[in-house]
Amino acid sequence: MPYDADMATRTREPLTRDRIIDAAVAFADTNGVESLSMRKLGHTLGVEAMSLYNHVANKDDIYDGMIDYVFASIPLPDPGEDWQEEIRRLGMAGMDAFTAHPWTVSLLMLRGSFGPAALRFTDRVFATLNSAGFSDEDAHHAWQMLASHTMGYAFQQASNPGIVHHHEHDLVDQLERVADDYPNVARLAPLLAQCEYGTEFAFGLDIIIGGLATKLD
Amino acid sequence: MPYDADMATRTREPLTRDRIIDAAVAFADTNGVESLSMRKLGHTLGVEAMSLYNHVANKDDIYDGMIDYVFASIPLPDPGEDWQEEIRRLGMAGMDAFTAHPWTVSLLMLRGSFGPAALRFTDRVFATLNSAGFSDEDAHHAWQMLASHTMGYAFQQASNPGIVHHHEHDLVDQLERVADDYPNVARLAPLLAQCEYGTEFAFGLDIIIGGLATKLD
DNA sequence: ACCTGAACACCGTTCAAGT
DNA sequence: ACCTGAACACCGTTCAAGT
Repeated sequence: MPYDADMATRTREPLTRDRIIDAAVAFADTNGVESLSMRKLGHTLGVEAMSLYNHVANKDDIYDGMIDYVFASIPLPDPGEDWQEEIRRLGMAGMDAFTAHPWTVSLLMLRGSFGPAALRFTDRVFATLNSAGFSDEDAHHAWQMLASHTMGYAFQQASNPGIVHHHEHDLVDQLERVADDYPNVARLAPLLAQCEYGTEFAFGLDIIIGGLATKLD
Repeated sequence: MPYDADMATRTREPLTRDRIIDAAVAFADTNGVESLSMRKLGHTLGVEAMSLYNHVANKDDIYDGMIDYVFASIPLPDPGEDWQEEIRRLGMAGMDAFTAHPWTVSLLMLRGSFGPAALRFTDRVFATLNSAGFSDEDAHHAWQMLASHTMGYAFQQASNPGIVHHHEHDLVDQLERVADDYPNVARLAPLLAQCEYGTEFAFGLDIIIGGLATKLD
């Protein structure tokens, strides 16, 4: 009988900030962040929307928790090991996390917040770069570049682009017009459409690590 | 008398898709995209919100127009000239456009749309890379990497990050805690805070162009 | 043809009231 | 201490009505 299941979810464990954020992550993973609302989130927890405010400051607080949830899921680098290997593994792990939770990049844009997990993460990356011999300035350069590369690919992957003309024709007309006016786009569009972001990302990551290594010499 | 000015803006030029998008760009530049609403946008044009729907499909259509507005403002590369110089100039121009309109990255994430200006832009970049000797596959790699680098830096610049602990202490306690638990972050935070994204971006851009050049050999 | 007011279905958030 | 219903000030969008 459905009443029992309902009561079970309602009385099982008490509401908690962590439970709310876990539910928000799960909701965003399956439905997208843009459709996450306090009311719907409350519903998945068997609770009214206003109850959430007893454990969470507001919606932005939930966003901050979701961002930190993702950072907490990335395995940290080990400052003792070979830095090129550690940084490469870290980049790939970060990309994996952004692939698993594609909404992370937009949330980071919405709120440039740093929770405990993000701070621990950043601290370990700096430690790894420092112990590899990078000065503070160069470590900062390297971090900025690695972060941009990772965010950039995650960004492009998340915004699965479609070619849209703003004039309203049917699809065939559109493609013909595009092929006439923009021959290079028409020829390379298939490559863009079926892009393997993981391998593309690794390709660029190696170039960057190589560039940083020569800077270190 | 204010009525005259009011009537002037109301009767001067008729409403147009372009006028609406120009107003939306101006509004987002000064107030931020997140606070752009149909009602407020109508108000700046001296018109009710519902009138906009006579010239624009919906709010997403306005977003698409804003994205294309930014792409139209970027000077195109010249396929005949030296590709390294052209690509470098293009990257800097793109970064300038994203700096002038910081909301572009979030809109691109929201809607991966390609209007006419974006298509023309992309086509010229591919033409430049092809005439430099890159194969279609390598041109695609290069484009992906350059776009990621540019978006990544624009992204980081737009999400001016602040260090926020989710526990609620006063600022001094926060900084002390951070200095204890995350010494590397505490030491490098000033560098992150006063980061010159333009020069950082150029630094990484040269590394990438260098890497692409050796790939071309 | 273009603009409008009222209405609909949603938001985040507050607050007094319930247990 | 935690949850709730009603309310407030906003959204995007539709539609019948005005000119």
